Amino acid sequence: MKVKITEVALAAGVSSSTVSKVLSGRAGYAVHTATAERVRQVALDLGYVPDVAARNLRTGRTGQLGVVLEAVGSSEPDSLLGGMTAGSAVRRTFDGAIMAGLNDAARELGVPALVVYPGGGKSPLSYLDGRVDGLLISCDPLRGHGLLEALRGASLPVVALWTESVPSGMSAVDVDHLAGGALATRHLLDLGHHKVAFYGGGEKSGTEHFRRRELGYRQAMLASGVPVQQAVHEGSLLVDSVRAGRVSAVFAETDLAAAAVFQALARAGLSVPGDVSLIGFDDILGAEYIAGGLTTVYHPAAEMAAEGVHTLMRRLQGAPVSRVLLPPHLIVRRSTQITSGALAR
Amino acid sequence: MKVKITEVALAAGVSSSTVSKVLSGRAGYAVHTATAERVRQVALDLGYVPDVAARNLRTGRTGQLGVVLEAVGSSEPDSLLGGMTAGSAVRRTFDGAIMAGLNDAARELGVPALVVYPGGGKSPLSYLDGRVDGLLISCDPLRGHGLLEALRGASLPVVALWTESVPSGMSAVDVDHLAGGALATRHLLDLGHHKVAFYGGGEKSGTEHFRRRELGYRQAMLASGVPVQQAVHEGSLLVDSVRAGRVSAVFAETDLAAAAVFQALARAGLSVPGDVSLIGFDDILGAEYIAGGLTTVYHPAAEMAAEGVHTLMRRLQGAPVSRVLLPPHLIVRRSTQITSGALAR
DNA sequence: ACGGATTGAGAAATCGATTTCGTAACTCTC
DNA sequence: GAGAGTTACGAAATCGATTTCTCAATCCGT
Repeated sequence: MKVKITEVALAAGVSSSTVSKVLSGRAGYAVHTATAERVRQVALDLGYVPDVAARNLRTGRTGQLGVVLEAVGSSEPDSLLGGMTAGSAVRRTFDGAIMAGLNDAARELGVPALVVYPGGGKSPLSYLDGRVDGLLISCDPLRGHGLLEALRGASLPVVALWTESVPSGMSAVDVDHLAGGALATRHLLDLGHHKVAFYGGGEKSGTEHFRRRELGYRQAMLASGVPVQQAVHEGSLLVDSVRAGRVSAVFAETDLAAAAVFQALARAGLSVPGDVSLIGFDDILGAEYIAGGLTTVYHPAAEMAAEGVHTLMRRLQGAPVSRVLLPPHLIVRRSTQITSGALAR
Repeated sequence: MKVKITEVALAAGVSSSTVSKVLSGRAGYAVHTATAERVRQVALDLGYVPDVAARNLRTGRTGQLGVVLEAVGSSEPDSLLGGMTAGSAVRRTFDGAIMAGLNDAARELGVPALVVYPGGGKSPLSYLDGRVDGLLISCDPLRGHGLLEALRGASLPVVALWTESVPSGMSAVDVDHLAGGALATRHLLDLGHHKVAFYGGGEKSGTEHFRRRELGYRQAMLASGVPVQQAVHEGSLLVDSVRAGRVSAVFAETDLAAAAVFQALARAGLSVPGDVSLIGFDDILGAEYIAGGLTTVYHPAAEMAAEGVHTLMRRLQGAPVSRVLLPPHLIVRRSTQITSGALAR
């Protein structure tokens, strides 16, 4: 049934060493071109596929990647409609993207991925140890930091997603939230808005990501010489500001926050984008239905996962530890428009 | 760094064969109790963990499961709000559950899972071949049948989810949609409803599952001696029937279908459950927000995945091919109530 | 107490590829 | 054309556990 290397060798009239040298494709071996060609042909004819286990044993490499995924489709029942706790709803959306990006990249490279969720007593490492060449961690920066710490001493190359600041020795891939924040803000400024507010920074906003989004807002405002406003996280306050003419555009921390803003505005009889331009962040599933089509910053989660795989593969081939920030981009829908002041001008 | 079996043997004053015999735990070897105890202790002290690759090579078993997942978080953008094409929105919800159930079971058993999405030119088998002991397939019965066919000749044990009718030689795990349909219908009958309609069976409903749900409805109706009604798939028709007093309760094929029914009824000024009792199927995320709290049949997707893993493991230990149907159960919320006729009685 | 059965444990073969090392044969160079 | 340097290839060691085979020691019934 299964063809082994010795059978190929026999059929090609060479030794198994030679077959291995030819098929491994590694440079540095001296093999006659004609011989190599013959071996390749015979291997093809016989349908030879190297035995994974034997190769693993000898080389110490498995050709498999480990993926630790946190907070995916867990049993927490908070829905998109009800309790809009940003975290899990957004992440639930993203986790599908993560899996998709991961898989595309892995398939393209021909590297199967062992996917594991953390939890339970034992470390994910104990399941994965010896079975994978490297680890990709996708977990919430808030909750998952313990996991990263636990992996600090790992002898395996590790790439962490969703975070810019990882323990030393690990690579990291994240979306450039700072650039995204600036992007969103500049979009509003470019539309002629000078009175741009940042909505977010609530009590729970301990997240690195959101803080960097806000920082991007500040930097963009400063760069344009426009006065930075204090962040708001209260619908009524925002409504007051709009009514008082202090705010004509809002950059909301997340699309869900934008949905909340829209609700507050709508209840107060204010229209988007007529009275206020509104931009979000993430481009979650359903964003086109928020505020009649929410302009937002696309969060490249799938691309992040794919980049994570590539970073890990590069690392396995000897590249040094690295940090990658992926650029988000603008998705313009109907919740932002040129300021009426600019039109009048 | 890594301890090998020979070092354990040396430390325990026995040969590596003995260590292997003790640690493998397999019966049939004659080892003195005292010796065994000593070996175990030494192995523990030294932190010995058998090398996976070496074991694989010798035994031909990998201790890994392959999982083929279809249609998870793909790039199709249809949302819960907009185009309510039952299939993907529901499945997207379920895929999280599948992954969760899968992982829980796999971790519990200590068997890592290689997760692969189909697609791309090559068969999933080519990535998984030689890397896994068995295959779990979770794919849409509509689209995925080609996949199952392709796996027909596989030398690996295969377990298919989401389907009752698989190619011979494969095990299958599915939810008992027939029982679920009967359960939903009986719930309505028990509440005193005699005029129960089935909503569904639209043009696209070529799905085995939905047909079995309807069959469950018919059987339950017949068993109660109540006249079976023609399935409706048109909101206006249903509204007419309700107004004409021909329908007092509706069993909708899916929760999303129930949402559509609710909308149609609401537009027509009919209330749920005041005028009509409504029950769905699936208990999708957000079901508690449909129709003010949708009574529905819980679809045990996570349990199905877990059962799939167990079935596969049993198969690997020599159990024969099997078919398992998981019982769904009722989740009573506020969209069904005792019929007003019964109250008057 | 003797031959046959049973128990306990080690020596060695085995899984199938990779890689080192050795050695012909061949190519240059002066 | 002799010595140095390459090139091409095979023999054999190796990775680390499992499993078979072998052998000695012990047990048992008569």
